[in-house]
Amino acid sequence: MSKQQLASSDCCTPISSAVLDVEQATEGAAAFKALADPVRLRLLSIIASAGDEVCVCDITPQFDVSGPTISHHLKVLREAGLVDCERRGTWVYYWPIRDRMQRIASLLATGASA
Amino acid sequence: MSKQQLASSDCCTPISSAVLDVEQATEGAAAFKALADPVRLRLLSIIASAGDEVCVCDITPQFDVSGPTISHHLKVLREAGLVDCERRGTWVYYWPIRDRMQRIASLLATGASA
DNA sequence: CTGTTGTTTCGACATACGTCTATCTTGACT
DNA sequence: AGTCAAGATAGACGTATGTCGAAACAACAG
Repeated sequence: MSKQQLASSDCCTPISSAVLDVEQATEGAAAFKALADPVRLRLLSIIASAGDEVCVCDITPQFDVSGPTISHHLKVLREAGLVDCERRGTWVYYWPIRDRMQRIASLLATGASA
Repeated sequence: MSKQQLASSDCCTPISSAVLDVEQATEGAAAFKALADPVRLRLLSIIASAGDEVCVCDITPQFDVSGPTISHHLKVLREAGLVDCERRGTWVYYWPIRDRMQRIASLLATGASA
């Protein structure tokens, strides 16, 4: 836990200013894939809207899906480098990695006015 | 053709400043899903990097997948409101809808510094 | 040390998705 | 009309993904 997997090295080249090569596209698509589910998007929204961090025990009741399903989606967000977590006693707390969020957004944004 | 499907009405509320409700999350996830494929991301990159518009005949040779597959992915991008197209004679030309791109990006971006 | 609660992992299942080939549509040019 | 080329559509196939219940794991209480 508390380990980021994806490099996100060149995730900041906006797709409107230069054509992505296959590797960049694969990496970027993986990032967007993590966001491409309603449950995960709400999860990230809840975590990112919190001032600091959120306990899983406060998250799960807000959804209609089972605990294991929430856990699975949190893992996807973690592996995408969008959130990180830490266990403290019985509970596990999640917080957003805003730099990563910003970087993914800029993939789409920067060149959008060109 | 030349028809946009998705409303993208409230796609501008950044997920970091307010918790998305189920409907907003569903709509946002659908948008990200359109970007969650390497071929589509490269397609959008090619179309958005062009000054004006791009002919499909210039796009297809840049990929290793079949013509119908390219056509399918372009349709997904179209239905997501990210590109639009027009037939002129034998050829079909695509251009990006930058406003839509920007709006989706801002879902992720705005609150990312909070 | 045993029981309880919170969270993750495992295995299974149904559905969604990306890809292909074959076929259809549209327009241009004889 | 007849033919040809560019794209789109239809249907089929394999794989990936979201979901669940059951079980494992972690931390604490008695």
